[in-house]
Formats: sequence, structure tokens, C-alpha cells
Amino acid sequence: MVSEPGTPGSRVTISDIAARAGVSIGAVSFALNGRKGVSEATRKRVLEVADELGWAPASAARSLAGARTDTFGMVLARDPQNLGVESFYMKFLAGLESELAQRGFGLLLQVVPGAEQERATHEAWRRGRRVDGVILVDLQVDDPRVRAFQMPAALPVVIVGDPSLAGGLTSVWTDDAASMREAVRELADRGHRRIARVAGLEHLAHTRIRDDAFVDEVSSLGLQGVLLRTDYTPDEGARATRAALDGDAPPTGFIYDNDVMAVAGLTVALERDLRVPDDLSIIAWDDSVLCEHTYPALSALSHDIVAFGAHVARRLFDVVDGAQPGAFLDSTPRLRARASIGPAPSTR
Amino acid sequence: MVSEPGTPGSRVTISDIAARAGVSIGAVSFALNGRKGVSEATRKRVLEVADELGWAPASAARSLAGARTDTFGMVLARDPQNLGVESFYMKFLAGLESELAQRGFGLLLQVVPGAEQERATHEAWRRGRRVDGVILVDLQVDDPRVRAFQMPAALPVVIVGDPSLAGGLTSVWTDDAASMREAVRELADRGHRRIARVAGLEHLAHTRIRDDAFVDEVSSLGLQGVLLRTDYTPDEGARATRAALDGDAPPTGFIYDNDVMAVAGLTVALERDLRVPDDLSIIAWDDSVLCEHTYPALSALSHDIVAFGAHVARRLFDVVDGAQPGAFLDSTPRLRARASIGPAPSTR
DNA sequence: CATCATACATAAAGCGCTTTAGCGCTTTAC
DNA sequence: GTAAAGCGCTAAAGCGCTTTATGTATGATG
Repeated sequence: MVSEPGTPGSRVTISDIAARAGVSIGAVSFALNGRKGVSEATRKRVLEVADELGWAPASAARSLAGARTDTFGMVLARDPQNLGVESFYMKFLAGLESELAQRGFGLLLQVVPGAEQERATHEAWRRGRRVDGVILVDLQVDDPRVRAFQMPAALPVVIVGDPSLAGGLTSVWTDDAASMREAVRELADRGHRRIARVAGLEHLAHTRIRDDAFVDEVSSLGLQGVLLRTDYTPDEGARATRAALDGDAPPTGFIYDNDVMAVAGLTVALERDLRVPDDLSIIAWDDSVLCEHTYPALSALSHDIVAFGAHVARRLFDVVDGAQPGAFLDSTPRLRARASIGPAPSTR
Repeated sequence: MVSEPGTPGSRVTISDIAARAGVSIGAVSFALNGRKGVSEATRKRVLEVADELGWAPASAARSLAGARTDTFGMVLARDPQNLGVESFYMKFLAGLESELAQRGFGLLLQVVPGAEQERATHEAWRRGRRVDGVILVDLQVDDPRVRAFQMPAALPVVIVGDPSLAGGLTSVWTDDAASMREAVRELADRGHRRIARVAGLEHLAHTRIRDDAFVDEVSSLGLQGVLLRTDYTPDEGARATRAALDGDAPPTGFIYDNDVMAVAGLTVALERDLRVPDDLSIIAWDDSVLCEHTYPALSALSHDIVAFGAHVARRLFDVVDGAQPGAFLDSTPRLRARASIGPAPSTR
């Protein structure tokens, strides 16, 4: 592309290209979209002229005429104040974008306070043909949004979450249950008999899945498990940690549902002069640079979230292109053992 | 809004509304857009019918017809892998969105690898009338993007950065120099004589501004200052910290350009059995929940970034509405003193 | 009573593109 | 040999909306 900033005022349209290339606008459209109906010579000529004139498609006109909008949409129903806490979304976004950018797609992002506004946004996008497809995150148990996307005229969608809850729509998921079992086993192998899970928001589907896997694995190994509920904030993580430590027979191993809560938990331990990992072992979900740089470094269930986002984007392109729905397993978060885990205190 | 999911297939347009309300589509358009030319009775009727039919505007048609797109755009020229590291962008986005959502605007986000792709994206948006305005972040010294937005046919823009670099365009900024001075003075007041600044990317404008303020304040107080360059990653933060501590007469006070580097610095101190704040005082830029939950808690230059984002969005609305350009000062990041700062070791 | 605003409404043009129907021609199939 | 199919292209309709020019009443004005 030539980089002249374009003549101010005068917008260049395909009519201009048509005139200059001596063909009809229809031919220009065919040439520009790589469709058959024009000779290679003409196509080349049109492309040259378009380049020369510095043409860029008017996406509005394009989508009005029934074509794609070259845009995917994602809405986040979260409190804006807490959005920055977890690095997950930013990484996920970055991953999505890396794939979208390659095809010249943009991402329309909307942060709304609640579920109802999310639904309304999806409806407006669908009716207004604003996006070509949407990404559904924060899947809930029995999520009403899933039903909306099963309707005949619904937008193409990829659901980020367990296939069992995706109602036959295309989903991309991670095997959180397997990861949870790995974490529990790791602690058990090191002699821990009492393990706490500091869990995230209850209504989120993956929380339930992790809960179940935790309870199941703990009981099948004959361990004692404690389940604590939080909202993902470090405050809550600290609170839950204190509550668990205040009980009699406190846990010696903690598994946190995100990295910031694990950091908060670590701080609680330090406050109480508990040594990590000598007195307490800690595992975080969601590895991040943060985990590598605490002291001691936090063990974490590590997952390439940027790649995850990219994967989701590719699947959405497939759906838009008419691919059959399917459930696609992304890589399983694996335990990255660092200094924060060690043998249980009693066994030392 | 009535929440029927809309009859599948048949899209509701203003013609449908016109037919049902017994008026022309022109009248419907006027009524829907709150413009004069229709009686109150007609307007009410049209609005009712629109509601009843579950109409949503086709944004493509709207913007094709020369009106707004109800969308702002922002492009981030960053390595996707590093985007998740800092919580700044996510908070900033959340702030933007909180304001946009109120007016039914969306945010078109694009993450690109470099400056050239950013420029190309802006050009495509301008030519294709894809957005009503753009937000320019990560302002650089002598930024070529600024010039592009000074052109006659340029898109409305708000520049996030120092007015001295905004070339007369509307800017929203924070007085980083004042914040830096406050941090340096705080350490000086506590008796620190050797202070290190662990700075971010050199080409970013605010890095320079902080650099200058640091150097200036340090020298005017007769202190010894060390300036270390990083790329904002905790790895680099740790490296810089080690380098500074390895010198003879190592600094006793550190000011980091973001929170994750400060955490990394804290870890380096712990590794070396340096006590914080007894041996070393630490201040982070960009307060976050993280800072409150390290041990000891990190002092930080605290700034409400969500509010900052919202402020920027409001200014962009003003620009789009034809407001005169101006430089708008957001609140100044203030030092929030926590456990990580104390008297210099020599003075104890 | 003719005149002129004023308020309300309509018809129609047009935004920039995609896409269908068809044109005159050449090639292939049977 | 003829029918069918393909080629490269054009003309024109239409996507859903905004907006201008143009009526047509109504009431106020002189």
C-alpha cells in the first residue's frame, strides 16, 4: 500500500477506481474481492489503481450490502473496577487480536455492568448486523445466553467453556478438572493431608467444574479438603486464607483460583510467620509473570492464555465460514512447580 | 425495551415502523433521532411502535448515510505477550467503556505489532469511516502519529499524554513530574541519599518526563540518583535492581515505573536477605491490588486509572461534538505510603 | 381576504458497496 | 451439428438509513 495520506475531503470509492481502470464498478468489486468474473489482467489493473488511489473499503457500505462487517464482538459483564485485577482478559484479548489482525478483523468490545445489558448488547449487534460473530466468556451454569445463540437467526458464536454447557454450539475449553486433579495429587504426593481450595465466583461454570474435581480427587485420595468461596479479589483471597488457617487442624496446602489471590495468601502466611513452603504450600491457578517474581516463587497451573485466545478466534472464523459445531480442547493447564510447594510440615 | 428475541429471519427496519405507525420513513427517522419536524404525538407513537417491533438501528446503514458510527477506536501497538503484564490497559479500557456504554457507543480495539501497522489501521478507519474518533496512547517523543491527526480530514482524536507533545490537539494528561518529585522528596525526607529510578521504555514520552523530573529533583536536593532502563517486564526490573545493588554505594531507595517491576525488586531484596523497609525502601508507580498484598505492602504512586479512562472518553465525546482543543489535567498520582518505605539504614 | 410564516409530513436522492440477471461471445459435450 | 456451458464483463437493483427539497395544512398578519 502506498502511504500517501489521501487527498483531504475527497473520499475514494470503487466508482473512482472503475472510472480510472475503465471498467464497471461491479468488475471492480469482483476484482477486489478475489472472486471470479474478471480476467487476471483486469484484476491486476484494478488492484493497481486501487492502490494508487489509496482506496480503503467503506465497511459500512460493505455490511449494508449484505456482506461481512469484518468485526467480531465480545462483551464483558464485569465490574470495571475489578477488570484490571486479573491478567487473564488482557492476555486473552491480545491472543484474539493476534489472529484477527491477520485477517484485517477488528474486535468490538463492550464492558457492561450485568447479564441483562450483555443480552441487550448481543441483540442490538444481531439486529444491527454490527458484528460477524461473537465470543462468549464467563460461562455460567445453565447459562441463558447459550439458549439465545441457539435460535435460528442467532449470530455465529464460540463459547469459551465446557462443552457440556455449550448446548451443542462450538466451544473451546480447557480440561480444568484434570489440572485440578494434578494439583491435588502433587500436594498429596508431598505428604499433605489437609488441602484448601480458595475458589472463585460460584456461578461461573468452571468454578463448579474445579470444585467437583477438587472434592472428588481429595476424597478418592482419602484427604481432607476445605472449599472456600471468594470473588477473585486479593482481599477475599486473604480473608479466606485467614479463615482456613484459623480453624483447628488448618490446611497445609492451598490451591487458589487465580494468581492475585495466591499472592495475597502468601502475604497472609508471611504476616503470621508461617514459612512457605516449610509450613505451607501454595499453588496458583493462572500462571503469570507475577508468580515467578514473588518470594518464594509461586507454583502455578500454567496455561498459555494468549494462545488460547488465538485458538478461540480461529474457531470463530471457522464457524462463520460454516464449519460444523464442535468442542475443541485447548491445552491443559499444567502444574509448574516452583519454590512455593514442599513436603508437608508433619512429614519433615 | 421489550425483550422478545425478534422474529427469526425478518429484520425490523424503519419501513416496518413507518408502515405500522402510518407515517413516512422520514418521519420515523426524525422521531427516532429526536429531531424537530414531527409532532410530539407522532414521535410518541413512532417510539412505541419501534419498541413494540423490537427495532434496533442498523449501524451500517446509519453510518453509510453519513451519520456517526457510534464507535470509537483504539489501537495498541504492543507485543501481545506482554500486554497482560500491566494492569494499566485493562483498567483504562474499563474506564473508557464505562463512559461509552452510557451513550451506546462501542470500542473498536486493535492490537498490532508495530507503529506502521497502527498508522495503517488509523488510515483504514478514516477512509472507511469506521469510527467516530480515536484514542491515542503510548505517546512518544516527537510522535509521527500526532502529525497525522493534524491533517485537515483527520479523525477526531484525544491524545493521552503530555500537552507539550500533543501538537495543539486535545490531550488528557497526568502531572507525572509532580508525582515523581513527591516520591523523591518522600525518600529524601526519610534520609535516603542514594535513590534509584527503574524506568520503563525510553521512547515513551512519559518516561522522559519522569526521567527529567527525577534527575532534576535528585540534583536539587543534593542527592545521588541512578537511572536504570527496562522494558517494564519483571525480569528486567529484577535485573536492574541487581545491577544497582551490585554497585558500590548501592541505592537505599528504589522508585519503579510500574507495579510488577516493584514486586520483582522486592523479591530480589528478599533473595539477598535485605529487609524491606529496614535496608531498602521501595516505591511503585501504578498502584494496584497487587501492591496492597505483597509483604511488606508496597508504597505506590496511586492513580485512579478507571476514572482516567472515563475522563478521556468524555473528552473525546466533546471533540466529536466540536469542542475546541484543549489540554486537560487528570488527577495527579499521589504517593500512598505503605510498609515498603522507611528511614534510610544509615540514619537509624 | 390575500399573504406569509410556521409546523408537520412526505417523497426521493443518495451514501458505497455486493450481487443478480443478462449480454455477446467462445468453448466443450454429445 | 446443435445444445449447453463458460467467460469476462455491464447494468441495475437494493441494503437501511439520513437528509434535502417540496408539499399541505393551519394560524397569524396586515
